[in-house]
Amino acid sequence: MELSDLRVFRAVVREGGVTRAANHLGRVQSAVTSRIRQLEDRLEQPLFSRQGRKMVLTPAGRTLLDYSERLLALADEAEAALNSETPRGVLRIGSMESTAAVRLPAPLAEFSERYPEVVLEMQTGNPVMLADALLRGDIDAAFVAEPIAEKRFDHIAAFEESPVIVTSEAHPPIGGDHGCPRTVLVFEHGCPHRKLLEQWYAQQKDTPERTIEMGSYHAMLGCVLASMGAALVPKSVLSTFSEAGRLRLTPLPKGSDKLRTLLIWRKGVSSPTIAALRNVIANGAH
Amino acid sequence: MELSDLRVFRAVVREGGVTRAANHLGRVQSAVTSRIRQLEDRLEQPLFSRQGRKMVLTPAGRTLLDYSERLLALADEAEAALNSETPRGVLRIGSMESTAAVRLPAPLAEFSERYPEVVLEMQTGNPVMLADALLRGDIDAAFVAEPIAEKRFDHIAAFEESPVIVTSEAHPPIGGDHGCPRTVLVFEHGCPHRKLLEQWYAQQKDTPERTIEMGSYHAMLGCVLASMGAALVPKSVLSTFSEAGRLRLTPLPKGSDKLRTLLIWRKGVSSPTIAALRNVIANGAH
DNA sequence: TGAGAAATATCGATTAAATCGATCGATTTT
DNA sequence: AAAATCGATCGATTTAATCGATATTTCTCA
Repeated sequence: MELSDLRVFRAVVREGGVTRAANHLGRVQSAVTSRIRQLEDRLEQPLFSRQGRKMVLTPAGRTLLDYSERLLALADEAEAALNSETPRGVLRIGSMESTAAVRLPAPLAEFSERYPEVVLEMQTGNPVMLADALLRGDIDAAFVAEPIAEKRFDHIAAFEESPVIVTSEAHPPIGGDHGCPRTVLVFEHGCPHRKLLEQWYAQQKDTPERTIEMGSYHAMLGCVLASMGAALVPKSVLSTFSEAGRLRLTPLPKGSDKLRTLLIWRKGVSSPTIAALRNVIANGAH
Repeated sequence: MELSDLRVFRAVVREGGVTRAANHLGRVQSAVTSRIRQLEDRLEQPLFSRQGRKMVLTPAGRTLLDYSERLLALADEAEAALNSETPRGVLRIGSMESTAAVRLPAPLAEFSERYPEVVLEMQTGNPVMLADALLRGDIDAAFVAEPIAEKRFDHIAAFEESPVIVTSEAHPPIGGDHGCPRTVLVFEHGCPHRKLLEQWYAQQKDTPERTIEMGSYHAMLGCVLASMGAALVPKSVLSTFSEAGRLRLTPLPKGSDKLRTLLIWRKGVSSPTIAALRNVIANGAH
């Protein structure tokens, strides 16, 4: 049973005969007759009862007509959805934890207000995980920090972060004689901030003695407050941390003190929905 | 876009590749590849993004997948509904007014309790109208009085009525010297009771002076009570008429005092639903 | 790093399916 | 009674799908 069979069948019912249906479909009468007969053979059910030269639907035919209308309507809707320039469906976004927490709430709220037809889904992870997820097709777009090695993505700039080293007030200022904190708190493996922090230690010709991985920026900051060690976080994260005033901030040296976050998606693979997200991000406040 | 296209497309997604899908479908790999390519051409949308030797769905492909699942499920449901022996769908019944009012409530209640999947529709009319409606396919089955001239119907006996002539108590008994009432009240044209009444007048070598057509048995009985004239109704109709005690009943002569009501449907055109109605009627109290 | 395996794309040949064109028989209309 | 209309049938033709073989790319493992 194919959609074209149902279109022919529906035409015969609507036009009230094989000949009229054939005209309407731009076919010859015998073609329509044979398709109806074949459809009846395949379904093992007569769809019409031939009364003289009239074709009257059987109960089975009426049942099939109902389904035909629904199937053809659904098929039309599918084609319309594919050709539509209107964002719709599910948009699966990946994001680094810090971006998701601080930068995304505003633009995503705007997005879902402007495109109520779109269902948003969000998952967090580090850039490596997110890039893999994109290539596997598990997500449609992702917010990741530069540098993004792959040539398999298209991108636009989304946000600019200023990473700072955060220590407790109790700890003496960094860079004097006191050296660096012996313990560093880092986000889970693969986080770009972590690499930046390791680079910085290397520049100081120092190495952290101990590394603690944490799954939450706010927990990290809490630990820094408790003098457990140093962390490197985007300045913007501090804006949502109520105890930020009790932290000592050390900027990174010029040149490595800016970290761009990109919105990336698979190269050449866009959609009205992804384009809409790009727009909202590009026009939003950075 | 055909259902077979969607089946191939879905198989490629589910099996995770063209080759596996081809095995699964019992086709050769190149056949699957070319159908996917052709589907993409027709939709003017890439459905997969070729990442090396992996096929990853594009957003458009994911949209189409959603619709494919729904379309294929609906198509399966349609085939199941056609092959099913379970009554379902709409059952459109035609009936004479008197039968609908008196005889049908009980069996239809039983029917709709036993087959909750079936939506009942009812229209009333005289046997000629109902037979036409059946042949046009506007209804599926009808309750009509004998005789049913057409050879184009199958039938079973449904009910047996005892038509009686009804007059007002105020009117003297029929058959004496007083003659027959001058006015007759009849149901709308085509009603079999009407013919019976006219035959009876002919037997009495009499003719009614005036004929009034009415669209309701209960209104007719009300008019008889008011001494407007005589009517012929099935005895069973009187059972639902609260003033029946104040009416005078005159039985018809033996031989024409019984009138069978048949359940008819188009010859050879049955369905599980019609069969179920036949069962309920055949097993019900007559 | 290089060879082999595995997957998709391509293309001409073959097979299957749909459609056409003409005709018949039956029914309805004039 | 004649003409027109409609659906069924059947062989011929056209169109579409599939096959089979091969090329190309990518991934894997030594």
